[in-house]
Amino acid sequence: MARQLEEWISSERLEPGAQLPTERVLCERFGVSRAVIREAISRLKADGCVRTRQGSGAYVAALPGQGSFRIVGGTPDAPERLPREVSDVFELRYLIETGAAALAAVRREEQDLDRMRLALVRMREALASGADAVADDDAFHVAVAAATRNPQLERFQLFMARHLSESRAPTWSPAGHLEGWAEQAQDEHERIFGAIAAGDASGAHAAAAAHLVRAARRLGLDPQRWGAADNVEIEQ
Amino acid sequence: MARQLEEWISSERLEPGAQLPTERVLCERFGVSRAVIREAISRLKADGCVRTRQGSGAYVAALPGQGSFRIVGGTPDAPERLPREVSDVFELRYLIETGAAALAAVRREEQDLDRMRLALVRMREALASGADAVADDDAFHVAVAAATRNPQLERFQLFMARHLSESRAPTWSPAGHLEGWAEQAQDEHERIFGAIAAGDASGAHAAAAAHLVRAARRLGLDPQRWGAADNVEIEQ
DNA sequence: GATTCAAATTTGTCAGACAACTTCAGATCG
DNA sequence: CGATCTGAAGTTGTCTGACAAATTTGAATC
Repeated sequence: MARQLEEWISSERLEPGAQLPTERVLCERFGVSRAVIREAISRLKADGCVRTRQGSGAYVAALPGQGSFRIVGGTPDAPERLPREVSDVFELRYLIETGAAALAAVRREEQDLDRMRLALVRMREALASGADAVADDDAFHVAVAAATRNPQLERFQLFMARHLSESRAPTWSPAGHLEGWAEQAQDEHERIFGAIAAGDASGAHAAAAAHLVRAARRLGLDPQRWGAADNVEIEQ
Repeated sequence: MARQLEEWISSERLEPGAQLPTERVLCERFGVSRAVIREAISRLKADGCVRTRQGSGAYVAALPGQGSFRIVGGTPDAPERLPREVSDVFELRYLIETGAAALAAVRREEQDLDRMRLALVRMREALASGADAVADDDAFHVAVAAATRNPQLERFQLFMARHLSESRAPTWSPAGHLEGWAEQAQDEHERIFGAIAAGDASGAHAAAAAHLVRAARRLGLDPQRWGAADNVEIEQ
């Protein structure tokens, strides 16, 4: 099994920079062919903890598990998350997105505003027709992150969006439309956009905070103490 | 190139559950052997966005980038980062850590304070002996994140520590000791701890912000506009 | 129509070979 | 003696062909 080899390499406690045994040696040690060894090393390379140089060898680049960040929770078989876990992810999102909105207000360029406008228009249409606009909701928040002109922030938001799609679904569901959730979310989005377009950093921060707090409430979460970070007023 | 294939598969916008072309087909399409195709697929499997079933085929399990987040920068061949990229990462860190410090001030328990004290004591010893304390520096920041009682935040900080170790190295280098950087960093850490221990959320936020701004300056970065997120006063 | 079974298909693994590149010891030259 | 060049050995990257294991498919059968 390739899995076995990966675990062995991970457990070998090789320090970054250390050279792995040659493929030939690993073949003998595990009694498998070079193809299996190479595929296992491919996975380690994808994880970022091994780098290879042709003619030289394979070297440890980072400790396993530290090359990437994953949102954990549930299991591969039962991926549903506990409310507590959703709340924790939302809190992480709160820290990033409120700050990102403020930065976006300072740095946004015209093309960023265009992206936001496009997403807003589409959500408005979905609002009128009762359709699903989760993808556009994602796109709006990614556009805000992109407006910070910080690629790392945009990538992080893109990453988070996948995990948040499921949490956005209720808002845009038929029930969400009837409950007025979609309309409420749209109003919050408009406020965020307005502040960013106006270059109002603290306003954008507050608008993003309000949006996240209300979005959490729509999911039945209790975001009472998130505001500790910046004493945001949470009007009921 | 295997890289090319991965990008093609990623760009093909296959929906989760969709079946990939067979290995044989991909071989013809890219003019490479099965070994190359299989290694590329191995990496996609490691990324979690492809799953294979023997005798059946390969299927898209998730969208690329969904499974994990990693800090990008440089190239696999030249992993050194540009100042701009380091600055971007610092900005992301700024958003997370200042908020985390504030939350930690509200939620910290005695055991969290103990972890921070331990790291502080070790850094104090390193300060006296002129030794390296990058690991303890990491440990302190992870302890702060742990004090938020939010596992996702702690995991994120643990993940970031890997990328930040290199940026902390100058502070604890012999030159850093001579320049007074280590002493300065230690003072900043003490302030953060003091605010968290006192349960002062806004004070912890400000102390963390000041630490990050100064740390960035020690690296020769320009953190002038980070404070847009919360109007932090940056005294020169 | 439902079941059974065998053939075709596909992934997983093995073996050997060669190309591209790196490394290093030894030869060569100043 | 020291620096430089050379070539052989070692290592990863890729190719080819083959077989095993699992799944899928379709025809034959009941």
